[in-house]
Amino acid sequence: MSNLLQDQYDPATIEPAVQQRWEREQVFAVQERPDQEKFYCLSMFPYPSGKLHMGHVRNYSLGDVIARYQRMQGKNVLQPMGWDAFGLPAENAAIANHTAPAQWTYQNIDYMRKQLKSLGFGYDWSRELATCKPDYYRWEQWFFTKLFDKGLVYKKNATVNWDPIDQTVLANEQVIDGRGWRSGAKVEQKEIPQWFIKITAYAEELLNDLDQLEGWPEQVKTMQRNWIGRSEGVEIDFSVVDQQQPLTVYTTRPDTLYGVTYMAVAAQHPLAQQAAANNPALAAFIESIKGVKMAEADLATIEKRGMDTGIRAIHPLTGEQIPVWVANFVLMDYGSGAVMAVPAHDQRDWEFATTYQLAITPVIAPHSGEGDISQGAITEKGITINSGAYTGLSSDDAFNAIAAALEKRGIGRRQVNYRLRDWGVSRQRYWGAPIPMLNLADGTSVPVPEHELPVRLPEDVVMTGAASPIKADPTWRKTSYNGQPAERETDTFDTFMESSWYYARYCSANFDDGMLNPEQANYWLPVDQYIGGIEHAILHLLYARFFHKLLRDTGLVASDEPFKRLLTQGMVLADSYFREDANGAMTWYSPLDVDIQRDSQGRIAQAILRSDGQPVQHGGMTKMSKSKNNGIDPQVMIDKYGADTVRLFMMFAAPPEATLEWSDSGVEGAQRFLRRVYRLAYDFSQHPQHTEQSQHWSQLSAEQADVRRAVHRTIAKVSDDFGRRQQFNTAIAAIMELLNTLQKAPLDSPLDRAIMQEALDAIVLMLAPITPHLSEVLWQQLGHHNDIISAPWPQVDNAALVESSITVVVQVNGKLRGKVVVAADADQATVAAAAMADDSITRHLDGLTIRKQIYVAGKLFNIVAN
RNA sequence: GCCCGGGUGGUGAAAUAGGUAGACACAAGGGAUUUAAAAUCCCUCGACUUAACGGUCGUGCCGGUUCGAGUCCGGCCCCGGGCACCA
Repeated sequence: MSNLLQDQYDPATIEPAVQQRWEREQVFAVQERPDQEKFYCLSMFPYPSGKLHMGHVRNYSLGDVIARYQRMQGKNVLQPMGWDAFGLPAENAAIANHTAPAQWTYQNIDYMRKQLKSLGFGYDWSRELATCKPDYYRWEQWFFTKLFDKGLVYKKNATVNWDPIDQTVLANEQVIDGRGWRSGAKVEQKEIPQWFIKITAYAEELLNDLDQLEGWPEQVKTMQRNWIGRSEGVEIDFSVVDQQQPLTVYTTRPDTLYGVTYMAVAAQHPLAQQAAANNPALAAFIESIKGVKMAEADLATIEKRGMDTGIRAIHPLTGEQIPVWVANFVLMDYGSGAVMAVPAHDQRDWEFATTYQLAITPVIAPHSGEGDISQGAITEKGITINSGAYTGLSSDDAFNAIAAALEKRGIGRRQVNYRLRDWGVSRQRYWGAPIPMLNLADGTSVPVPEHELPVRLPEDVVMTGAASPIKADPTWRKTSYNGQPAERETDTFDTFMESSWYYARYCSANFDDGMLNPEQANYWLPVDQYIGGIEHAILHLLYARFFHKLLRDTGLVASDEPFKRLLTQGMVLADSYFREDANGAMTWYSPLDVDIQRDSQGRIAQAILRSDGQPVQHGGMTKMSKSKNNGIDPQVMIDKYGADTVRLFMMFAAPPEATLEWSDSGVEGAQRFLRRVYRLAYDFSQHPQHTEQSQHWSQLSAEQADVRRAVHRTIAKVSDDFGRRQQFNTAIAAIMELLNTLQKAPLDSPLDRAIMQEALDAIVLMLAPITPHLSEVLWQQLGHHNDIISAPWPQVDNAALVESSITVVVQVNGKLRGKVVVAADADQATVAAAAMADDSITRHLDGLTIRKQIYVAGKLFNIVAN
């Protein structure tokens, strides 16, 4: 490898040569080794959208750094890669390009695999998987039929966005301002039968097991807790005038029961439908609120509208009649499709009541005594008022008393409820795994028998834009079951299904006899480190945790949780530039095509489009996106600077969790640093001379000891940053600082050279996870004959850290007034004496009386005086 | 709207457990080297003030706790992520 080295750092010759050797020797292919500690490092697999974007490069650089660091810790490291290959964009591309989604997907995978290899990521490619391949999704189909057998799968009607022109179901992102993105048609809500998996049966465990996840960010656990949303309340039956069936609602505030002044039901609720049957105005109103998109955000922000159904419910305690309204903010899919309204103590109910002049009856006097019922609801707890026999109780006592009374009469039940809803897995799309169910003539459904799996998705299709090809094909669905004609389910799975178990499949990716090989799965699982975007904090991570528990209860894995430690990385942003024409239309220009001039303050003074020499406007730093044309193609950067520089910049520019701003000059700076490392190591190695052995470390001069202390302090700092803190930007800063020190260090004596050799070895080793290609060749150049990928991480020599004197900061009344240098083991009296001998300290104490002295050992001395 | 984050120089950031605010970089300005350029090296670089030493202010805004607050507490403003069919 050393023969690759020239006078100048040249990544274009180094990187392909090193990568070819890794590939030839299969250095990242791993097997189970029961005698060695394992480490499973996983980055979220990409959707094969065409080419890598910077978010991928960041994600996979982080993963690769952690994997390589752990390998240097002596662990058996598995780092696999694959493709989340089903999804909507393939269908859109297929319609646009008149190709089949499969072909488009496979082409993208081939290109992106090449890109990942050129970035030098150490993946075990023998485990590569693509979720659109039958040998992957067949096991998902198999697993689904097992869940069906266990009673964890059921079918029910659920609402979808329906485009009446394209005659197709739309994803939420395809509905823009209530209209279909392609047709522009007003989107309708439509109820269709769909398959659900009972994630709610695991709600309690999913909530409780969050406490086990010590390696997860608190923020993500909090989001999941809130999402699951455990609450304790009471389910109450309200009888309805002239009806047999009671109207059942759930409330967390039975203490406010006396404040119920109306009920609200969903448009699809049987009571609403019944009332509308002979009330044309109500029927028209119900029709008018059906167009609402089903996203929660829309639901929360729409104008609250409603209409009296004329139906009356009976208050279970007062016996009074209460109007039943139909309201657009109540959804049939959630709970019972009905709510009791307490406008005095719930803000949404208050707003609705105010709009429609419904009664507002306060029944709680808040503890704080604050709140004006004419201005808004009082949601705080307190003491009950206007509550009949329950008046004068605290909210908690009233909760218990009222719940007990309702239970005694058989019209109420205490209940633990979850906000979490069952997982609807049906999608009316083509490019997904077919749901392995058969619909029989009698209207029932049965799973496809095991020996008929997989149900294959035909790949050779033409996309027209309307219906899914397997729905459009009259023959695909035709089959038989026990000699009777049957029809296949033409819906496909939610793509979250595939991404919920891929981490486990990697452990035995080529296993043909089952979903997982439990022996292999249990060696590698759980994943020790998972890395991916914060945008997956709830859905993907919750579904994967759920699936892991399902796998466990099927006997396939032994652990409770799939991911021990989680790192959520931030987005990648870049500058954006645009021009606005007379009509207000915006044209966005790539930052690569724009030249920047800065003023003396360093701010962007002018931005010029290179092609025409005319100015463009700066649109600020925004998320890299197609719409703003500010995506920086990683390939261009790799070709220009090399993978090591791109990886280094990615790790240096920001801490992992924060957003990262792309900066061309920052990349240049990263490359400049690598050139300096190269220069120092290369020059040093070009002049081999006698180098003193390490047994002479005790004979260093003060200056030599300072250099060596800097080396070992850096090793300590970088080790902590890599292992515990996962804060790579500060690790790199520490290495840069050390390099600055080394560039000034003398090389006159053999001992100087020994210090330098040790220092350069350490720098090259510490950089190895980040810049593996450069580190590999420099390692050889520095005289080592083993591979750096498996070399041990450098160790701190505690003896080198010992220091004879320290600097203590001296404050007067909390303000920095001086510094004193004292012996490392000095006590407070010594520090105080040194401080009092300092002119600038005594000057600030002049005329004051010392009241207090605070000493933070070895760091700070504060004199309080007035 | 609800849940979760974030806001520090011209810029990206650092300050890990309440203890020196701005490490390390980028940009900018000045200088060295060079026929010239690139590359490289050296110096300056929060604001105000001072001849200088120094002083005062300064971590989105307002208030609090503390000997001491970027860090803790209360209230607000702005930006980002998620909200169940984008992945």
